[in-house]
Amino acid sequence: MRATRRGQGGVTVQDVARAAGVSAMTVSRVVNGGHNVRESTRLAVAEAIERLQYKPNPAARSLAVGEATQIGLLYANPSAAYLSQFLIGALAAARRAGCHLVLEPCEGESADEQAESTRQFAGADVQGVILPPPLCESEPVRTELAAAGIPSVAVAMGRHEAGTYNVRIDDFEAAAAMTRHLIDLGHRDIAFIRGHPNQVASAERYRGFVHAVEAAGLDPKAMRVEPGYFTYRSGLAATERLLRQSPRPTAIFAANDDMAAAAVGVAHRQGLHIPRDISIVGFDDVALATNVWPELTTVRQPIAQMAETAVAMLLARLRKRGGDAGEGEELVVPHELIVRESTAPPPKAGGAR
Amino acid sequence: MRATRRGQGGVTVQDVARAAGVSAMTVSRVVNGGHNVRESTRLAVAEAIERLQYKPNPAARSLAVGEATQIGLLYANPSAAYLSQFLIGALAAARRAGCHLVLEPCEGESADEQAESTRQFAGADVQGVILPPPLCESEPVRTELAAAGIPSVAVAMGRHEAGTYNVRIDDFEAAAAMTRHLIDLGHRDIAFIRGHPNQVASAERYRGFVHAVEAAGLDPKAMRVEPGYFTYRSGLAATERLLRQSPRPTAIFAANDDMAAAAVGVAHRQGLHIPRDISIVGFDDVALATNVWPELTTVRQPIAQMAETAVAMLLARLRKRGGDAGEGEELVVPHELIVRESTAPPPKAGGAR
DNA sequence: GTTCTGGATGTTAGCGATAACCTAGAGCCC
DNA sequence: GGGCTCTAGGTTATCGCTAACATCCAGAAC
Repeated sequence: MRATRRGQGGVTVQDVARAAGVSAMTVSRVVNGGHNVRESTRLAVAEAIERLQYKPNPAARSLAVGEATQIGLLYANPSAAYLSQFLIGALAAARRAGCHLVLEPCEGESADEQAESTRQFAGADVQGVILPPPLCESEPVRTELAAAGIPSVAVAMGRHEAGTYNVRIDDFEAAAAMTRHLIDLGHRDIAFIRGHPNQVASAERYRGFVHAVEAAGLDPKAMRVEPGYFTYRSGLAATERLLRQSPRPTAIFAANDDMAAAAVGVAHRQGLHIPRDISIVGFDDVALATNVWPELTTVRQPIAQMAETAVAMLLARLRKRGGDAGEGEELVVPHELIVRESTAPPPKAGGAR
Repeated sequence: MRATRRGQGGVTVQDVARAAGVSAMTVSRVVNGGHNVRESTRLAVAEAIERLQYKPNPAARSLAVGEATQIGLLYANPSAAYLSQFLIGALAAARRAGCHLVLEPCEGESADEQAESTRQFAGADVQGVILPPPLCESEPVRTELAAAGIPSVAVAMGRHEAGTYNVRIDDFEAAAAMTRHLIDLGHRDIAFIRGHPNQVASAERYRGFVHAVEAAGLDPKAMRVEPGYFTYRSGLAATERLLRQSPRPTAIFAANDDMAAAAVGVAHRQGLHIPRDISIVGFDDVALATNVWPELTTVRQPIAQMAETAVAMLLARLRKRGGDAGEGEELVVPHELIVRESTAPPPKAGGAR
């Protein structure tokens, strides 16, 4: 641990090599998957690493391999809760790989603005991009990325498309499970508030809802469906329309938590008790879901884990080839139904007349 | 742009040096502040950099300088909106400096859990830590950090303490400004919902409120004050207590947006129109503030910028010395009063009787 | 026995940037 | 004019790690 110009006397491969009686190269091999290393040697090295508390220096590694060092993340106002979870996961994966995350906000809705934000990446030198929703389905973004030859991996793009890389949950199945939960509680009149019409996930969630309704022997046409845009405001409007009607539905299934939170607000304002008078459920399990009273029954997406997986997938893809599209790849991660306090059996028949 | 083993044919200092007819060292000097470089040379190099679109390789830089490569961020559930903003800023600064951000959640409230989370950092090799609220005021965290000899910079720690490093806004002045806004609108009966009693910022905001009230010639004792904990739930309870009373206040100043949002919910439920019947204001300007109807008048903290500044301050501190405490440093960044739709003049006298 | 094969290791040479040191002049003093 | 200081700039030697190639040796193949 000689005093070089650098302050911290970190443990290096050399130190480990000496301690284990092998060469630095062998240590390096053990650290990275380690092919062509005899078992006994591997153990000796592993022991030395453990004893010396060796941690590879990521800067040196990425310098040596000359690999991707910056990967982009183009975000456009998913809810803050979603973004922070997403960042936590993405960061963990990026750090492990020794590469930096370059964030780029993409405020505008217009194609021009989206293309412009995307172009930023071509200038900064990011070697790949991950796209959380809703940008993963934006045509301008994808076109621009393709034009610049920057590979990307989408997260939560509703449905698989050939040649694309995607990490998602099974929106269809999750929505169906939620619907079954309501039906099992006894609800027969369930209203559905849809998500943004441009996002495939919206359609998938609706499909799942319809499927579960039919599977229970009910008529999907009898269920009221309101349009929505995944925003609090749109949830407000949709719920107002729903609760104006009589008889009112005994349950509302909003395609995301923001709209569900809005539904809770409107119901409260109309003097309804949740879940006694009406059940309300959401989708996503963002923090908002527990910041509302009562806490929402919802579907949890493992957002951080999905982001982590997406980064890993992107890096693997970059490692493999120079950037040609490859064949695409899709990974479906498990979701979870979270039952909280916003659901209960419907009021006794006739209660809402 | 020879084909080395690395795929990307990046521009290096050497390329720039050749193009400008100088040595690599000179280019490096120009890039980093550049002392001892003649003006004409500097310009030539700058021109070459621009022309070749040179971007220094952060990995190589941090390897060469042997500086901090990992800085920690210990977070404990500030609102998701706060965290995501914070991360955006911190990430930008970290990337510029070529160092990685290591996130560590600190869930527990107990001293043990907090100390344990902090200890994680000693193991991973982070060279410094930044502490967003509320952890910046946690005694166990600070003790543990000191024991491990890891320098830290706090963000939004309410008040300066000798020997500590801190980036914050002027909570006192901001709260006073908000209070003046309400008084200027004509409010004379303003209720205040306090923040978490353990955080200095809560006290500062309250002090600011009292100060402005007195400055306007009103009696602070006449203003109702409710305890709160910065949570949505505590805001709910506080507002219910306030609105049960008669006459009810014409305005409610909640010490953060989460509680203000709760206040809006309760007021709505009681059939009050905001801002016609009652004005409600918050503090922080997190996304929640615009996810509620009407959008909240609040105080904006430049969260991302504060995080960025904190990281820069930490790095400067690490660069300077090995880690001894130094003398502490404090930076107060400007806040901004954001007037939206949740404030208006009070109802005509007697309206609330 | 000789050649070949292939797995396990060591050696060398960078990756891109900068710290530390060195050099050549310019300006200045006595 | 010799010695000195100061400045602008170049040289060299790493930082820690890993590709690429070289080496060595056991066993297989002939």
